[in-house]
Amino acid sequence: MDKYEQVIELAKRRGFLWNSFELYGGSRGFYDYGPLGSTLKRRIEQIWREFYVIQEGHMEIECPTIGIEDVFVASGHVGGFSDPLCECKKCGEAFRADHLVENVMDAAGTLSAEQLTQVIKEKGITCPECGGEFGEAYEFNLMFKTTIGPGTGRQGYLRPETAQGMFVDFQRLSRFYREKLPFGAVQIGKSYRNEIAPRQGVIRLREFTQAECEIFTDPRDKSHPNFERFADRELMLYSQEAQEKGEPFRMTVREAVEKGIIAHEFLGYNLALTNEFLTKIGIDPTRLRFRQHLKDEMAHYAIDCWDAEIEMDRFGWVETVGIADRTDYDLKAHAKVSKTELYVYVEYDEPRMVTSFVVKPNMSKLGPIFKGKAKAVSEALKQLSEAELSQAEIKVTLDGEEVSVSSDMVEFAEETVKVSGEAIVPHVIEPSYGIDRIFYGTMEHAFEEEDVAAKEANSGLKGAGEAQEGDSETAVETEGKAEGEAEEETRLVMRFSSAVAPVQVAVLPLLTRKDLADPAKEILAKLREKNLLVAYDDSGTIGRRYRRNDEIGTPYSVTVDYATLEDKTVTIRDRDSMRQVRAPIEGIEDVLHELIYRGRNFESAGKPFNF
RNA sequence: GCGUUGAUGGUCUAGUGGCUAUGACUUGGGCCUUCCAAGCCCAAAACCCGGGUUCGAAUCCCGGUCGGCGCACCA
Repeated sequence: MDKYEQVIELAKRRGFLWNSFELYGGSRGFYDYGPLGSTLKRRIEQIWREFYVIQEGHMEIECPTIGIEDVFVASGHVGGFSDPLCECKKCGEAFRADHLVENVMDAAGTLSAEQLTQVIKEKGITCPECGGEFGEAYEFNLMFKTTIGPGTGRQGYLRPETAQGMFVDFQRLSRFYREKLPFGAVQIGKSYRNEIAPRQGVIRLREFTQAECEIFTDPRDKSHPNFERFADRELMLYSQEAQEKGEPFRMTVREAVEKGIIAHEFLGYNLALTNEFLTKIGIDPTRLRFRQHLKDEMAHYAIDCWDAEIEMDRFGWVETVGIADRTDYDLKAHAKVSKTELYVYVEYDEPRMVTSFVVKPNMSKLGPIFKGKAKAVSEALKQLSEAELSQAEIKVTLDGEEVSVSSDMVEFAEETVKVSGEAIVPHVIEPSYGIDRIFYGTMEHAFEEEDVAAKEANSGLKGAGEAQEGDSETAVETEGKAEGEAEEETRLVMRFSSAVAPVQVAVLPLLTRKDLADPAKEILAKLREKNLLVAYDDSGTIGRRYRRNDEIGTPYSVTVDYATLEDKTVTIRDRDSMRQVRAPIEGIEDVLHELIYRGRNFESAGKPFNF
């Protein structure tokens, strides 16, 4: 049983993740988040908001998950988010049709499915596996289609990324931010890709959650106003060059930008911010690195792109965040399709005097004479030089036909005008997070199977230490077999940081008796008033309940015992050390709040109880 | 999408054609004056779906669904 299996097993059992539609047999590529999973995910998203919305000031927007066709025509998803596939009739193997014909012709990537089918037939291309004949090539588009409105309606698609919403709303956003670069907007929401073969649990879903941030920057200045904040932070970088050698290296953001490894400060800052976020939610820094896209893997419009990769036991290094400089590609694409200019007017520090030669055709005179051609004539006039325009009879050529225009029909002059700024199409810096993968990474990195006996010895815990001497032979056998019958002195612990833990405090009466339950319920109410995520648990022995809470990663447990009735104190147990302190009920909610949110030292929370 | 392999309570599992389907853990109710899985009593809970063969199918056959693995795919 590898770690993935263990984590998924626990996740299913404890209400983190379930296969969707299980009642009906399920469907690949869809997962439900159970009560704890849903809470954990929300808390991760909430911290993301704290980073990007509150700290960075990129406001959140919410766009429909269904988009109309134009949006995805502009973004390139209708045309490009698909691959021509072709299957062998004999062995059933599927191949990329364009790859099949690559050797016999150029520009195979530009052919349609019909053309590819044609070429494959003509050239007699057969299956490289079994030599069988190929069927027809077809386009497989990864977007989910839907119909908007009744009847034949209007073609719509479920969005394959949230990013397009921010691009489409660019003008509104620009106005909202009072037209000052840089500005950004974020969106957290579902996106959809009709993956051919989703696998690997929550790593590749057909419906998934993205948290994307689009920062519109001045293309001429990609320095970051707050660069110093992270300049001396060391990141594990796996640059293009490093990948050739297979050796990632640690380097400060400042040095990487100075050496040109990271394209510019803005990207460098965002890499560091991502690093900060991922470690904050509990990703192990030693299993986190930033890998630069290789030249051939980078989207054609990107200048530089880095993936934050998290190392997972079964899957190796998994891309969880993409941080790219998408340049002006998206805005230009939408400008073209929508026939609307998308830019920000940037004022110069000082207005500039610009001298230019200006031609002003007099349309009220040209019009009556040239009628339908007047527009073309005026355009042609604008192309002429001063010398040509100075003639009494000005000659212009329209479609090879020479036309003369009398000099009173056009004015021209060298003009000097004050220009106070220019229209700039911003470049987009995009950190794009795959929340589901990060969720799983958080689970796996928090997961630990721990030897309790050793733990008790190390922590100096008093009590049940002597329970059983696990004989060492058992341990050796367990290695090979992993069949549950070996006596295991282990506990499963999810070491969630208290920032993300779906349950922050468990309140446990030592025994199920009214005199213990009553004070426990009072404490429960006090903690809830403090907005803590609390669970009450009175079923089974106390040890079992501690284990249960270890498994779901509850950082602290409060236990009400008979001493509570005498001196109004309870014990607080720390999940990781398993140590307990005894503290008064009075003010317990503040103590726990400080432990959870203020990083208060556990042992300062009360008197040592079991160590 | 192809090949391969598997699917029994919440979890792990026994069962290879024959009564009410095995066991453990877990879970729920109760007992217990005391703190780190396995204390006591009681209870709940399963043969992936659809066809076929058969007097009879969890078991054999076919198809599907879901999971693992390999290939392909993942702009």
